[in-house]
Amino acid sequence: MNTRKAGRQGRGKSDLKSKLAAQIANHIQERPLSAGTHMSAQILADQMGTSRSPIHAAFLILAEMGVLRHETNRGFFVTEAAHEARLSEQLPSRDHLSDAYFAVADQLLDGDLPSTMSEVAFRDRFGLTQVEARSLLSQIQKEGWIERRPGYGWEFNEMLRTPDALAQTYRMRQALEPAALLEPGFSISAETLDRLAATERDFLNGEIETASAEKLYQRGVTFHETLMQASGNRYMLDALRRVNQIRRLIVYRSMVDRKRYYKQSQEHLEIIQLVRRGAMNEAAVFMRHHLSNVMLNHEEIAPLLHGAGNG
Amino acid sequence: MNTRKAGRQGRGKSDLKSKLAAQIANHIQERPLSAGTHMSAQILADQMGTSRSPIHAAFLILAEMGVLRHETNRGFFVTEAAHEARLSEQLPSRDHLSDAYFAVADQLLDGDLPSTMSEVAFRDRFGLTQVEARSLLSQIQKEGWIERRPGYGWEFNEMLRTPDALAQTYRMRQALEPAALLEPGFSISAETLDRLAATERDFLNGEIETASAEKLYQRGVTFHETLMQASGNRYMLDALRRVNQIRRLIVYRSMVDRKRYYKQSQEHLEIIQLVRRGAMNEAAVFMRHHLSNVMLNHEEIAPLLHGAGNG
DNA sequence: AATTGCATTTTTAAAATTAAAAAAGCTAAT
DNA sequence: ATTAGCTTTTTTAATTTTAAAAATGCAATT
Repeated sequence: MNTRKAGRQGRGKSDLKSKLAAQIANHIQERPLSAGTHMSAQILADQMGTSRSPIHAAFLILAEMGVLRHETNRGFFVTEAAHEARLSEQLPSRDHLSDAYFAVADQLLDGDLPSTMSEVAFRDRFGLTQVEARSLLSQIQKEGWIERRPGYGWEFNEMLRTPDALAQTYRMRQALEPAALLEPGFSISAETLDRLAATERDFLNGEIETASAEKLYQRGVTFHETLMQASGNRYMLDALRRVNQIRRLIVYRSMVDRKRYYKQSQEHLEIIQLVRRGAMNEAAVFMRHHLSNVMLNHEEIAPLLHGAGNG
Repeated sequence: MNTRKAGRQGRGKSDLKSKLAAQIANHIQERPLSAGTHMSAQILADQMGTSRSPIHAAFLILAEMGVLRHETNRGFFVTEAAHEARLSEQLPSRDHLSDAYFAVADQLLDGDLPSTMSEVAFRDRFGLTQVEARSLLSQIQKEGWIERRPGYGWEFNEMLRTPDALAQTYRMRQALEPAALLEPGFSISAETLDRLAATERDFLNGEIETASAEKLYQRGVTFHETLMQASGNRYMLDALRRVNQIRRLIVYRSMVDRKRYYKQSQEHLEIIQLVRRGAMNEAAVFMRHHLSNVMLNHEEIAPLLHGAGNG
């Protein structure tokens, strides 16, 4: 008797095949691969670090969408339509669980959630099964903004509740990111620097006005995390990633003025120049300055400051 | 037919009552509460943030151990024996799961583990049930030193595999901890500073030679995390806690020379003095210096350096 | 009036079961 | 010789069931 959950199609699982389908579609458009190109399941599987099964399933999805064409006993081939279609729109973007995830963050930031809740309260409020609730709570716990109470129930900590949460994240980054540039193991390839610079130039040449909010945010994160990764210090990278993950929840709610991104991109380019020259001390100083600028350009933060900066 | 798992006593669960029993016993000895003192279940429950049920269960454990005496319809009372007994030894210290947790870290640091493993491989190697393996892997993932692979299986990242992991943690702390002292919201009570200072003096007056390795490590962590907490910056605190959690796995393996702790304690006292005077800039500079000293006193780290420090 | 002791209800965790997804293997076609 | 297509096996996730632990409620006792 499956009357209860008939709406939820199939089982959820991690849904690797959809992710792979998106990646492959992206791969075809980025290269780009010309129509008629043969797609080898084995090669893709090796590249992605999986087996042929999920790749094959992804091929079927893409064939359904018209991106690939299937020929019996010969495999899958790129179609002419592959480059026209707005693929990203057809592929599932956000699932049930991540909707709930953002809903939790939103309600918490709006002050609509009690500071402690039981698991059943969660399930009821966000329409989740027991397993889904546990998985969501566990993710949030991993990110650090909820904690288990002794006995039953969960409690949101100050991380997202404090009014100057965003300023705190910037001050933490001001401590970490310049230090990362001075790490003894710091090393970055010219190609990586070129790639970063190219992205910034694309933004300056118009994308700032046209790109999605998601993409604008992601570009900043990528720039800073790439430099952090180059430091070779895994702990610093981990800390930055965590803080960016949470910062996203706060920033999304108020991303409006696109003008400030011009200055950001220019400063990013300047940092890239300094790093390329190997002027790491100057790069570190400038990075600190840059983060300070970015912070002060948040209209949420500026009013909180009373003249006394610490840089 | 429960023939299979007869060995595992009862269900595991989080075992709140044992933790509470340990806390209550500790509470009695720390205060100390004199023999005959009545223990109110309700008051303790409120203090601990739980209900009377687990407190009552903890009382029963302590009565069994002779720490408390039960009188019908009157409740539980502290016994004379409460202060003699070496309670901590009688209470369960490490459970099945945390044994496995340390075993994983140990084998990984020894290079005895493959970099990728399936969940069943875990279960087999460490003698875990499916649920236990998932919970353990999830904890390790939370700490950041293992990651899920696409498809099946898990992969250890560089965090614990890199030879200079320990040095990386110190350099991260050198960036964060001085900055924490300069946070605008930094605030710490005189009592807290007194408590920290008292602990350091106890150590200088003999405990360095007598205390357990666990306690020695814990003292350092408490000192640094207390100051970090005083900064009011939740993100910095979170990052420090994470790094300390992992540092523990590395440090435990090589804690031998107790002499270096004398210098550490003296430096801790000096930092406390500076903070008490409100000389935060000096405190920050000295903190950086202190961390550098501590790092260089690790015999694992010194040989890795080739003269070029960055501070 | 407050607190214990006990019964009841609620909440969560574990175990067992079931099913889906991914990996691996094998045969036939190119 | 390599790759596709299919089958089998392995691995993991979801579901269901069961039971333990914690919270709550209330009468009895101090």
